[in-house]
Amino acid sequence: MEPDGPARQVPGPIGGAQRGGSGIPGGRRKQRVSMADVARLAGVSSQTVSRVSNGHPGVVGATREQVLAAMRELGYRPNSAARALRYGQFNTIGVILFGLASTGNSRTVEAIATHAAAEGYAITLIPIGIPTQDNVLGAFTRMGELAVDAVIVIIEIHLLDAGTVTLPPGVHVVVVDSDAGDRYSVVDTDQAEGARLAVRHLLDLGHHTVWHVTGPKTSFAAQRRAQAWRLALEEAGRPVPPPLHGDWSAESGYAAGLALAAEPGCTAVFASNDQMALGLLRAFHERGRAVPADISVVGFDDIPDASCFVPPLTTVHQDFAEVGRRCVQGVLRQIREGGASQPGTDLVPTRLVVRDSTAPPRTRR
Amino acid sequence: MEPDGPARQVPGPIGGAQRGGSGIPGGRRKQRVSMADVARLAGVSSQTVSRVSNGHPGVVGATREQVLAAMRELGYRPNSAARALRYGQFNTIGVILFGLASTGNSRTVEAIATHAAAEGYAITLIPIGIPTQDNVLGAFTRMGELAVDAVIVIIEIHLLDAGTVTLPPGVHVVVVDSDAGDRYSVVDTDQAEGARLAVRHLLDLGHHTVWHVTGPKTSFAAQRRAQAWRLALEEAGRPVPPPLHGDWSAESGYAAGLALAAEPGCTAVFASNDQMALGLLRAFHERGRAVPADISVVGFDDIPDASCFVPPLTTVHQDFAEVGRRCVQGVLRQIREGGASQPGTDLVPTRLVVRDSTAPPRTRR
DNA sequence: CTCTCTCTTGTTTACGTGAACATCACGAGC
DNA sequence: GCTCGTGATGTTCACGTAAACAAGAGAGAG
Repeated sequence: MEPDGPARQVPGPIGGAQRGGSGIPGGRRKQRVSMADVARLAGVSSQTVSRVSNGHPGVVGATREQVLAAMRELGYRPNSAARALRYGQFNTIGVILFGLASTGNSRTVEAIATHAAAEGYAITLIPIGIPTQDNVLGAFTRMGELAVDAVIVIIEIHLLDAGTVTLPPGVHVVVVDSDAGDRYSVVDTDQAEGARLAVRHLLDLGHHTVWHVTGPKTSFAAQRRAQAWRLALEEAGRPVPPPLHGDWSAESGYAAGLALAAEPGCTAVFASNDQMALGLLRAFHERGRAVPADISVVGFDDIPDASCFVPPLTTVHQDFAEVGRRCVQGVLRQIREGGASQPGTDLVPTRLVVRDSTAPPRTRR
Repeated sequence: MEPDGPARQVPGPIGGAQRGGSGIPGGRRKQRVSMADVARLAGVSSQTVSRVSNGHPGVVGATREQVLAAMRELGYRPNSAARALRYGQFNTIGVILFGLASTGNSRTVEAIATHAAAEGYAITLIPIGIPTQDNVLGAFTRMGELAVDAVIVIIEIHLLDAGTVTLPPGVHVVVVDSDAGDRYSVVDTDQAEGARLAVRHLLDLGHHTVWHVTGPKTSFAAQRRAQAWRLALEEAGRPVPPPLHGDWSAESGYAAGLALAAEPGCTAVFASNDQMALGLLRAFHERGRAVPADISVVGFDDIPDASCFVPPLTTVHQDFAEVGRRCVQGVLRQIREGGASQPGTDLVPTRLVVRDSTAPPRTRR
């Protein structure tokens, strides 16, 4: 298509020519160098500068060189606001989330940012402090004014299913970790499959039943893992012990572990994430319950540290990178096809990583 | 100043009026609703719409209501590209980073995003896959084209100190975790102080010397922690054991731990982060070296999980939230004062959190 | 030699917004 | 009754870019 060099010319770091600096009395008006400035210096029209800037063909070598030289001298950088205005798009994807504290979120966001960058899109973070209806609603509304072509939502969307919230029209959206697949385009880890794998692994080892430490009630991922845990036990005809409730933190897992250590019949626990599993390990260690000899533990996420827990944790591996990739793919498809969000759920498979925290129950020996 | 209501009117979520959707054959030109459209419907001039949209005073009640109604009906949302073009700024801060994988980065970014949002600024993530000179340089250059008023750099800036790289002029910048304080405005955790606290704590417990597991050689934080470790030992007149090199990962800490477990004289280890400390704990556990009875371990970061390691980890607490806060403060000051980046380093203090992984050496008994 | 075709460059215009200025109506003060 | 001020609203224009169209120059064909 464009045989001559890179498609987009980038002016290198500049030397001087920063417009005097203190010359203008009023302040910082007109600090930026525009195409017109470059054109004037190069002795061409601004349209020619535009063509050079965008690597369009049809600019003869000598002219192009002149323009490039002028760009360098003035330190020209294209104004993306003007570009966005002209083209009607921002090449930016917004990401709405609660926080980056959880491993899953930060890794998903990282994958989103990386893949988006590869496609020429930047990522704008829209954090929501406290996950109240109002705050989420506010973020959605604010988003309408934001310089964003599409949005990826990484929050528990069921906070808004009262029906009061409608996404601004014309904004493409993909939702992560939600059961809103009937209304939005959803990308999600196959939570149910993962939980099932965990439970089946423990049952197959010979455990009579499996206890469960849940994530926070507000989390859909946690809900679904708990649901699948229950279902897997029921399918196998095993009793379903009362679940213990955690909040994703290791501390909450520790608290649950102290309680479970006092349950004599408990030989296997499935924690809804690896942090809580870590808390379990600590509690069992302190209470003298050996893992895996006395109690087996399975986590969820497969955070990098899990292989160095004591003992190394058997856990369900989540492919956050893949989730991020599909999110970007999803919004880009919407942007390019111009269509609205097509409802549907895109499930990313999970797999069980067996390490040293699970073993057959001692009573079986 | 503006006594009547909120300064910026936000149109609520709309009902219908999405411009037919399939009506336009050619595609997506003119999907957006502009001020002119609202003005036409409301029977006023677009300037009046602008005034209402920005909450300016001097629009009489009835007119304002008409305009608001028209906005609602059409689903008007202001075009931020046009706004940015008009005002010459984007209300956006760019964050250049390697990845969100490390706890520190993701928590710092979260704090940045939160504080920026509170000031009305959005965050644009500019991830750099592989930290080569070229990639970093590319990101800086690309940034010039990006819709960003200022930049926070969370990478090892010494990758670029060859002098070949100059930040685009007029872009305000704050650098995290760097020794470029002579050239840039730097915000950083007081790495040296933290490392010193860790070493002194172990020496004060009676250990003869302290071994060290470093972070990657490319990391300035790791370098400074190692340097401070060495200095603290020398100041106390103690021998300086050869440092072991890790890469921040728990696995690398585990490898170092296996080596250290074979060192009979090793009774105290300072790991450059908590993940590697976790690896140490695992290695010592597997080799039958009790922590803290046989060997004391100190980490760095105080990640939330550290309190649930086995045993709970003594570590140096870093205040990532404060780092993020000061970064935002720094760039905002630059933006508002219009000045360039004033060189200087802003140190955030650290503190030692003593838990159960440290104790006097057994030989002292 | 002229006509047309192509290749390069210039001119005009629109994108959506909001500051600056213009206009208009109305009421108070002389 | 006239002027002037005040407050509400309209008009013009510029922000920086790039598409669409226009114009000019040179080359090849008749």
